[in-house]
Amino acid sequence: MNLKQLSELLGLSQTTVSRALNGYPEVNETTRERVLQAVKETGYRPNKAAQRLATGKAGSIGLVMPTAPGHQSDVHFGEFLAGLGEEAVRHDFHFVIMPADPDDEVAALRRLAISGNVDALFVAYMRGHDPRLAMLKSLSMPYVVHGRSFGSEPDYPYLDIDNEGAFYDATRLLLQLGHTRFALMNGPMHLDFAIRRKNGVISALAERGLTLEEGCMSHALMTDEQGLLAMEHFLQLPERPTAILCSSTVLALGAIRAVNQAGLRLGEDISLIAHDDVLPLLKPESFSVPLTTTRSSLRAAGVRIAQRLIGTVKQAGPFPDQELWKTELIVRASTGPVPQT
Amino acid sequence: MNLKQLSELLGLSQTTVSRALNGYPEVNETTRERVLQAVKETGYRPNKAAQRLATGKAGSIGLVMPTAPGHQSDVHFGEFLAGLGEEAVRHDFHFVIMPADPDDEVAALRRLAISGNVDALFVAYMRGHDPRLAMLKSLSMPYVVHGRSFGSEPDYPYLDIDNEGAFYDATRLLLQLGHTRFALMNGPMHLDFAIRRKNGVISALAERGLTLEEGCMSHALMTDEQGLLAMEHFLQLPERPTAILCSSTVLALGAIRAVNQAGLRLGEDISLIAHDDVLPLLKPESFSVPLTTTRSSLRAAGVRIAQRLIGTVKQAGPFPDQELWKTELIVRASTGPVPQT
DNA sequence: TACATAATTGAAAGCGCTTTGGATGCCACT
DNA sequence: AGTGGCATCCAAAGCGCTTTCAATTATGTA
Repeated sequence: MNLKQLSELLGLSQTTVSRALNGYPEVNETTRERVLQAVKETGYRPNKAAQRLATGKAGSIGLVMPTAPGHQSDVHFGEFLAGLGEEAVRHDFHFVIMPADPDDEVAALRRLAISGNVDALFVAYMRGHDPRLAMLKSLSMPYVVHGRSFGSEPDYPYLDIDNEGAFYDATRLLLQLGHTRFALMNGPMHLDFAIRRKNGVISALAERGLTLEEGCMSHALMTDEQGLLAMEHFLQLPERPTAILCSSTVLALGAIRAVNQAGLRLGEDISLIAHDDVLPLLKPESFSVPLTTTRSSLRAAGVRIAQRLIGTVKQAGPFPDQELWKTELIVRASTGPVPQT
Repeated sequence: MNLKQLSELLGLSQTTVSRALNGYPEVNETTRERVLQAVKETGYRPNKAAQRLATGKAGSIGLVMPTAPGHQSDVHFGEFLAGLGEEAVRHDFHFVIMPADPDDEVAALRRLAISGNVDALFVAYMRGHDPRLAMLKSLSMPYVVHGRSFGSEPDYPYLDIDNEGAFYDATRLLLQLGHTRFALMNGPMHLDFAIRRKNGVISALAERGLTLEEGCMSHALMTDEQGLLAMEHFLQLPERPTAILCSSTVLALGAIRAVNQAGLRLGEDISLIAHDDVLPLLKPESFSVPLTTTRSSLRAAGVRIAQRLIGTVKQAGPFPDQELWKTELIVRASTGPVPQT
């Protein structure tokens, strides 16, 4: 069933039916109701591809999903997507997801943009000096970046959390508790948030004249396995750190297993603060020793970005171009005063 | 840059350029190369919406993502998506994801199908007597179901794992170890896999004249929190079960925390077998007590379903309509002989 | 040389929708 | 009666592509 058939069935022109459906004023109310009634009976739905071709809009936001054989799927991605979806469903928007090899993200993003399949773009997994920014700017299509790109002029629309502030505050807390030997379990080095978190730690330490040794820093995929490995490494250092900063509760999961296996007590022998993306899977308060965390909901960020993106496409009011969310520092049991030795 | 402009630039007709791009034989090789060269220089990409309108195909597979405020995102969904993506990227396919309230899945699926935006559908989260099946059959669009629908005639294309067999085998193993008091931590009751797994357990127990009490069964979202709660409940039962079957390693995570908190030893005081979807986040071998599991890779299932879907759209050879994958039973340390009391 | 055949190319229709630029009829008002 | 304004409606163009059908040129054959 298409517009033509529907209009013939009603004895009207396609024009009128189209107008009736899209809420234009110049159509008689009785006619409009007849049309609506017929739609209900026939189950007619406009063809989105045709609509898009005619209008240039189709109610969709595009994103690139990094994937490859051997490429680990990322819980954070799924959680963020849930947030985007939660908002999108309210506006009858959908997503076009282009899977792409992580090495091919720039090209994939361009393909997606000029495919004419999407109205707006969402970009994540930002890196330092991210090459996608220049491309996006040249595109004349709305987009919002999740995160920022360290080293690039911040003149693009983004939503980010204050990663540096979060880890600065967390480090300060541990310093106040008397800790002096720190370690940082971070995400992959090239990612923007990892850079900023590291800076946060370093600058808090610097205020006390402390530094973060190279051996006390790990950059790795944020899986529990990597958490285990990194922590095992830290624990066998001659000057074993007593304070651990951790970029994800997923890493913390493995880290804590290593702590337990070493017969150490979390919150006493060793203190740990993790960043909590509020993954439903891993609640810091339900760890066996509840985790002290810096918290910011990834899902909430997804909702907000979807709002901005959809709002821009629908031309509904202006939106702030740049948002920086503060994180909360929530103290639980995994942090305690430095152990006396 | 569109076809018209490109063809004018080349001094050719749109027809010829289109043919050159789509690999038709009736175009001079020199011309083809000129066209390809121009494409490279101009960065021209065909508009997908127009292509879809003209051909009816656009290289996309559609799926519905259940989401709502308060609806927990599901790690399993993300992992599966990674599998789909891994295959899709090889064929330059993309996804159209329609977010929908979980109560609105049938309607959302229909909207997606007749939107003209997708070539094929993927359907998951199957329930017993799933109402989507009838709709799909009436649709004349290729689709593959992940899982099955208990109680419906299995005459639709699906890929499923042998849930019943997996839990039957797991239960048998525990029976052989001498266990007689069982409990099952399952996924939501209405979901097909939960029904079948329960049946597997029950039929293995029945062979020994045993039954599964109502109180020894939990149906809940597969989060670690629910795992904790369910296990706490089991542990305070007057006749405490010694053998636990668990529908997911995520549930197991919480369950094991409860076991530890109760001061019990996994694999000695209490045996546990979990189903392992091979989530990169949770490796059963790296639990503090490595987990005995029934294993089947969710991601591999995603890859395979994408193969079938894309293959069907591209009319590349026939594919089996129904596939039932066996699971592996992998014995690790979380199972042991029934404790002597 | 003449003609059939193959190799290339192009004009134009069509996919299903939106939207511009009229039509048409009706009423009020001078 | 004549004019303008308003409320409705429609024909047709256009979005960017594919594909049918036809035209043109090159090649081979008798």
